[in-house]
Amino acid sequence: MLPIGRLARESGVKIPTIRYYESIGLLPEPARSEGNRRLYPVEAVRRLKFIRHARELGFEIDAIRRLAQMAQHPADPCCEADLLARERLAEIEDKIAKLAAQRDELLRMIGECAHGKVAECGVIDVLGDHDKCLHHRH
Amino acid sequence: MLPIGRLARESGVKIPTIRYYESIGLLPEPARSEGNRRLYPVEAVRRLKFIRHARELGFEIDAIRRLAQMAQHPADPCCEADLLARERLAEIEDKIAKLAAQRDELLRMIGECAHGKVAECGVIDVLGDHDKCLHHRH
DNA sequence: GTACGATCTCCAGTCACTGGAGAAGCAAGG
DNA sequence: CCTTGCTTCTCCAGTGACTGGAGATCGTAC
Repeated sequence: MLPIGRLARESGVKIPTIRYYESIGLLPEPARSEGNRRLYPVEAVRRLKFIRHARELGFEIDAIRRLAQMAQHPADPCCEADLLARERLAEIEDKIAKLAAQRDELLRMIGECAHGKVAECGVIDVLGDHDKCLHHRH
Repeated sequence: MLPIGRLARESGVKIPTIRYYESIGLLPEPARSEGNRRLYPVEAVRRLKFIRHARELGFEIDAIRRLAQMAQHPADPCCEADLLARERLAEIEDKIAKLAAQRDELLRMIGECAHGKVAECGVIDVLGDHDKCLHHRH
């Protein structure tokens, strides 16, 4: 049984975050020592690493809840895991596209700046007039 | 002088958001009618559009505060606007890179899924074992 | 006069943490 | 036995940028 500090070190998840996960029901409540300290079984490391990894891939807590649930039932069909991953993928593609549009616009703005006074600054100028944008839907 | 609803329509910024901007000092407090309604001068439309545009490009409120400040002083040098835009650009590049790494990883995970049981699912499998990742720093 | 829409203020909720305050447990050294 | 210092405890407030609801009031048209 590990105390919370060791679990944090081994899983790479901070102590307050572990407690937070417990409070929202993503981690089960662990056993307690006589002095009321949390004591985790060794599997908790694996579970927390799983959660951390999913967070690093940008999955929301609710999605992770379901993924973690599935991971505990290896005989079930995995179509939902597939679906969640595809949804996340679509979200990512969308974000990348939006960011790329922002990047292009910023590059153009910076390029149009005379680097002198505000009056001739492309950055301020374009911000003040959306019609000067290439991508009207960013 | 425009009431808040008209300002919202013409600027494309929602009413609660306008009031929020006022509360944080991004918009000056407008005049009031006898019945305590906000009454904006016509320039407020331009200012709000400027803010909206900057938000759409992902600038934080604090950066917008400075950009809007600069826009009102056309004779000042614009190096700070330049700098803010370059910082935002760097942020975007960084985010895109991270998202691209996540996308690649997800694609690989989905590709490795046998689409049957959880036990053979690439998605669940890779989540449970970070060592199976190509990019160890996502 | 009354119905309806626009607006008012205030407050709570979103998401996923993060950090501080103040108290208590615990192991080692003197 | 006592102190020192580390770890952990609970509770609560803050982050960013809004968003939305409750309940009251204003303004106008019929």
